Amino acid sequence: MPEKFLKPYDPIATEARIYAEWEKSGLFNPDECVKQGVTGVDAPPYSIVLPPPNVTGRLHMGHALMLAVEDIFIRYKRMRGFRTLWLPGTDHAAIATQSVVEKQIKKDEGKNRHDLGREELLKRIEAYATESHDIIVSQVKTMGASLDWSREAFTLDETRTNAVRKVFKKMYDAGLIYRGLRIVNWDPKGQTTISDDEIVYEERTAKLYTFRYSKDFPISVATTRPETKVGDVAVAVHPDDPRYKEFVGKEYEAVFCDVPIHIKIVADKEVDPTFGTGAVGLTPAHSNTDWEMADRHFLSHEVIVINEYAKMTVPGRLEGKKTTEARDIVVEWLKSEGLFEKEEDIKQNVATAERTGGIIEPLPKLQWFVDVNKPIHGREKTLKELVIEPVRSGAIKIIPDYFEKTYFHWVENLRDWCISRQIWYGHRVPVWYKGEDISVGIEPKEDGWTQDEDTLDTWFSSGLWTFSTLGWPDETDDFKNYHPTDLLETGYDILPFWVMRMILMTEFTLNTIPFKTVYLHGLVRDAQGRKMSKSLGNNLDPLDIAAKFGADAARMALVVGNTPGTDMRMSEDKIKGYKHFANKLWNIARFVLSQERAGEIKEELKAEFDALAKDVTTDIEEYRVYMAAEKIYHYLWHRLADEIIEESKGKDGYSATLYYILENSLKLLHPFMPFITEEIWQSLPAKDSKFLMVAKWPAPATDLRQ
RNA sequence: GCACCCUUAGCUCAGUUGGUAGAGCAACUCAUUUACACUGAGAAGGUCGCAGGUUCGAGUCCUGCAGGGUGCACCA
Repeated sequence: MPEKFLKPYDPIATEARIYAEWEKSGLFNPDECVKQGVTGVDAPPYSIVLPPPNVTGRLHMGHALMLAVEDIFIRYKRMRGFRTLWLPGTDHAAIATQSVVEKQIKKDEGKNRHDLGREELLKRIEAYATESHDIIVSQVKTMGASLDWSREAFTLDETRTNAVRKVFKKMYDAGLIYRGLRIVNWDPKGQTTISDDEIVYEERTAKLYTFRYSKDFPISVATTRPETKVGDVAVAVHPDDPRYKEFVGKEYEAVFCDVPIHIKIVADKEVDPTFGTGAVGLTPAHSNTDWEMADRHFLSHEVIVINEYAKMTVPGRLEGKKTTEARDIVVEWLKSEGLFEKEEDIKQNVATAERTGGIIEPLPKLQWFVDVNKPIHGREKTLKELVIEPVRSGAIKIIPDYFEKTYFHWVENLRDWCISRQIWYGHRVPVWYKGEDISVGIEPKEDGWTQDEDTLDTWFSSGLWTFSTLGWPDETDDFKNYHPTDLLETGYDILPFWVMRMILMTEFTLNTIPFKTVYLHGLVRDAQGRKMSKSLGNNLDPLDIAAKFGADAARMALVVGNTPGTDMRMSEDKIKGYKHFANKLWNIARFVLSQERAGEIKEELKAEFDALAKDVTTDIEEYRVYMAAEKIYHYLWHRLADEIIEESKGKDGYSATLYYILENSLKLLHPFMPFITEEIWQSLPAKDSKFLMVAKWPAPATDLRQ
């Protein structure tokens, strides 16, 4: 028995060494596994592409959970003999990364992005991204993730840029990408457009003001934003509202707070006759619903009264004023003119930007969009339909299955996707202009062309992730072998943003699915059930945890009892429990290895263990890793250690059985606790493989699906 | 407003197709140079949110209600 077993298990000394040995062996790379003969030449492929962490800082426990679950499936499949690829990468996370760096520069140097210029800012961001990337990679390795680093990708590197340009062109040529003037969510603080899903609604109390435009105007209107009324072109009422029927179609002139306005009365069934006065002032340029109503009634969109800095652009007393100041001025004016009727408090959801906290100002802007409702030539289906179909047909299975309902609900509400952003970090829109000419996807060789100033929404490139990482658009072996991928494992919170967009992009580009199964994990919360956040200071850093208890313990704590789709609570106590378990296993090994392997294997105990192995295998195959982990844990501690080993003490004839159970338990537990199992494996006197990592799985395949 | 999830032991949660309720932690009693105190043995603790229904049988399926949470939409 090696001397190391005389001391308690030391995960810190062991884990880094073991990971280095694995990396040196090359066995994370499936090609190398084939070369070394541990995987058959014609073995079936199994692939997962790592959801790329943002290069905005460090990993949190949610990432650790993701790594643990994916590594379990990967290690399991590798031991089962699949040609197993787990491909790593990181995400440039455009807005998130730029805003972190911009904030830092503002704080350190008091400069904004325009002071630095595009080139200098990008240099700074890239330096930050590189630093952040290196930290992330070392964290990922600490968790024991058996990723093939030789294939590492970045959403903003050359191969991925080629993929982005190719897909953009394909979509443009198909008429699905268009440039248009639309109301966008403008973030005056971040000075960029943001997408609907980057908005956070905050409930606030606001004042609802009721007034008339002028003394001879026949209808009172109510609004929470009186300052926008200088941009009104119409008043909409419900077609059946008897109070206003006689006015529909009439037009009025007024001078509202120094600004001449022209108002037409229109009837639209969108108007709720019970809210306010039942009459809405329409400001097409500064409200999404007003814009749509204006469309229906052929009204002008062109009256713009607020600019990108949320300041008024009209002449007179409001000129250059912030919207909030302008509001007070308008109310004062209404009162002095005798037009003001009343004000009341109402609850209102204010749209704010997730990243900057700025209040969203809806503005009409020339932006690039992806049309989700236009039938695709040759396929006669819209993108929306393409996104629904594979999930409805079962080609893509979502775990837990009830999230399919959420998915459909979300897709049904899908609107055209605004893909341009007014920031500098990211994929620049691959469109070049020269006078009236435009070149899409390919940069013209001649002089005189200028590229679009905007960059693409970060999800545009991450939507291609399953195939851009495999080398597409080149027809690589990897792409042929590993796509569609087998599993996508990610948090349920990005099901609509990312998962849906990967399905969209892949269905459109390749006419196939990006993955067969989606496994959604929940949020990792603190012991009180609160979200982990910097401001609360309740973050658990996976690196600290690994240093204190070992990555194996952290992985078990994250996996056991954690059903997919459900949030979990995590505490140091829980992780400590699995550190104890690691030590228990260590001592089991010490006990078994201290005796000579001799005699026969007891059939009854072997049968019992084999039944467990089969059970655990079925649980993994059916994505119940939370149960598989608990079953092995329970067997090893409370059956093997507490009963079988106790029973064997002072008796002969158990050692062969104990060796059998130990050897195969290490295999069963390896995907969950890779380090300690590998470390003990290295000390076994006889073994069927140098590395446990590529040893043969101890139970037959029980793939019950289909 | 629409949708989804949750409600099981003091706490955190399991419970795969319906077959007399489980784990971890905490608390309680006992053991103590043991492979392991990062330990072991034992006992205690639940009318499975409420009310109906289907069934020979319901924590599990159906309906309604209540409480908690989440997502989406609207919000003039």
